[in-house]
Amino acid sequence: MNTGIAIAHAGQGGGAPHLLDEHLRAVAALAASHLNHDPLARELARLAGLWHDLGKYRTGFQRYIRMVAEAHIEGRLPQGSDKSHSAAGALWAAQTLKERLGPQGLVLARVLQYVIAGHHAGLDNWEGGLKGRLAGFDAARELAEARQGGPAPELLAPAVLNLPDLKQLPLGRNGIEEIPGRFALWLRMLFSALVDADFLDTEAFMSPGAAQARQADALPMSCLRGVFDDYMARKAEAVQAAGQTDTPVNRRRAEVLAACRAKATGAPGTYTLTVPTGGGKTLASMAFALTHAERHGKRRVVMVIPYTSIIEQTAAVYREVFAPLGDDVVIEHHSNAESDERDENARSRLACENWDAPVIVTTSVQLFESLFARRTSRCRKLHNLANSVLVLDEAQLLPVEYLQPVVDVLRLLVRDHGVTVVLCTATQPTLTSQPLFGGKGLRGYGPGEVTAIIDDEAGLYAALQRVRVHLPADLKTPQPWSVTTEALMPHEAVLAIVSRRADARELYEGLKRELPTGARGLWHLSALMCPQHRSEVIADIKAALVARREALARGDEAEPVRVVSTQLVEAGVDLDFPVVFRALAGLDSVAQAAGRCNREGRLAMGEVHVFVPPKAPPPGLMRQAAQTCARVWDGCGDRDPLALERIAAYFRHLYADAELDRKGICEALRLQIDRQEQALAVRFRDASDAFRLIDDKDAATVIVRYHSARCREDVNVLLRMLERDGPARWLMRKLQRYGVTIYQHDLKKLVAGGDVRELPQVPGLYVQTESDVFYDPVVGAQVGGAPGDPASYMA
DNA sequence: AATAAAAAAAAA
Repeated sequence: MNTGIAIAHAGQGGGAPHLLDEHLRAVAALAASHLNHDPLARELARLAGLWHDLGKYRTGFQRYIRMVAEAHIEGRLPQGSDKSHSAAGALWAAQTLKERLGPQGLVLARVLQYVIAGHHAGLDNWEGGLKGRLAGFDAARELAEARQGGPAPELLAPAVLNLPDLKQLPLGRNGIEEIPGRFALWLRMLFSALVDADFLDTEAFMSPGAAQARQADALPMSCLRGVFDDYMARKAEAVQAAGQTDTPVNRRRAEVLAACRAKATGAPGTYTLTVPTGGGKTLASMAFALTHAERHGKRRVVMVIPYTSIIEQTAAVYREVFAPLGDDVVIEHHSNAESDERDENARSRLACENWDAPVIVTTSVQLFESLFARRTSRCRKLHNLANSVLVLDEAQLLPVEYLQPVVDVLRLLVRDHGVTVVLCTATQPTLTSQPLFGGKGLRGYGPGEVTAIIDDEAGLYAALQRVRVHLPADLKTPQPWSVTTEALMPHEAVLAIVSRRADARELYEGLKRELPTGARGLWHLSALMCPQHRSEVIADIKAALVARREALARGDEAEPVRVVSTQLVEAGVDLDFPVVFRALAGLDSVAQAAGRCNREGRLAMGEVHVFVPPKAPPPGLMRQAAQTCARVWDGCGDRDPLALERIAAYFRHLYADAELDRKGICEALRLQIDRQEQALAVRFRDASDAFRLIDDKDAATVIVRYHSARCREDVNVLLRMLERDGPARWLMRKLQRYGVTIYQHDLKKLVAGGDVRELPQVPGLYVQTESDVFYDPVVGAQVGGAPGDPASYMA
């Protein structure tokens, strides 16, 4: 029995409490408004909002919430309090809808049950999860208690049950080819609408400052497009003033831009933008997105980019473009984003929570892990994806082992949620349906489902061709390092990219031996060097390339620039060498490597040499990619190994051979209709747990003691702060600059050898001990045998 | 018996 009116949240500092009736009404209205484009989902969201916190009317919960408010006085949480409150609403939904709509009502209630029961703990499996949990409650008692708490009658029984026909429920085929995760995505959107509304209404009560900061005048897309066009016009004028309009590259860039604007008026759907490196993709894709959004009433543009290093460059470009409209137009959402540490209510920080901004720039990990997530915090942004333009940059990096669920979800966003998808890359993956015997192969895009933005891709590639690729006569027989070293030596400006960190080390040492003692102009790059170290070396290399070019232009003697690297330079690092060597790898990797060659088009043709290193790439996808590439090149003769049709063939073969849903995500998300229980069974928890784009179960991070004149901060000082004050977020982010990822088996040896120890303050995080043998100032962390140890050269 | 690089990390 309650004394007084039920509350949703206690008042702050003696202020008035948040009334539960009001919270439910507000969440219902807000959740419904999030799904205006989907009438059935909108009305279910309204009901979910009204009922999600019914359990809070129970006496036990009201006692709990009031005692928590006083807990800081008592210094402990009260005994016998009951804070679980998400079941009552789910039980109420089933009872009420069944009473009012019959069996159809129960089916609709099943949808609400996932959403309401999960609004705190996250979406769960039906079998072995939600089903059992709901059955474990005494429904009659639970609901009686909630009614006693005095909810306003219209909350329990809304006068208008404006529910469209059950046929609207996306259960199965519904006239289009079946995609198993269709219902799951639709339901997740509903979940997103509810939890975001719940978060927002609670925030409005708890921290009005934050709610205030969220309010921003919605900028119409026409306004963004206008500012963008002005920027592009100024840029074109500058090119003209410099008298460079008629260079082949600038002419082609202008054509790409024009094609993007022209095709943007086409119907919403899936588009590909296939443009070689240097074709002006970053701005052209934005031109497409804005023009399309304005034309078709899309609400926002979401740019998805695989690596944070590329994001920072891209976001900086967009920031400059939209600067006349203020700082809040472009929101960068990723782990490295510089959010203002002091301002809890910074709009940029708040917008990251639910992607409520006109232009979002984010990582593919953020996007895809959110699309398969079960947690409230991760899902709340999803409803804001509906009716947006989603641009996926570097589309060739879509994760092969999750390709099937990823392609499914992209197609569903387009079909059911008003999204237009643009796949951008220089090496377009073949995502059309390739069903093979035995059910293998990709269930992908059908004929006519995808529109190419560039009409004459082959012509564009021919016009922008800047390299000649040389294949070895024999792609099957590995060559010893001495052969590669010998081929590299005559080149004074050369980049060699290998597939293994140990290879980078070995080739570097080999070149060093060939060169005179103390010779300058040789660098090593791999992820065994910490990010700070890598940044400094890359900066040095860029400076050396500039110095060399200037010296040659003057006719002076120039320092050589030789770099041995792993594939870390292939994405987002804009080095430019006249000659590039690449160890046999996936065709897309080789194409990326070729993108580092004659990048600025200073030479008539750059030279790219593919070689077969002594050791095959590690087993798994990398090896499969290299083998597939060799197969596609077999009999290639003197035709271009990177021609468009070869890229298409490569992806066709790769996807035909690879496991495209290694974790069984599609099956977990497939709707199983249990007619007896009238249940809609989906395994949300399993899918979410299995969807991990970055697998780090065998990896550990070691903070190394890297020092240089250019380090802004001293690792030792940071580590002392960590040991004294524990892992603050800002501190961990700074330390990330000095982290190296190594494998567990190496870690064990290093710990045993006393080179590395675990930090008691952060279990699972390791630091280099004061001994400095572990980290070499040139090649970084020493793992897998000492340098020059003959054992590391053996099979 | 070996393994590139990549990202993220708090809820109402």
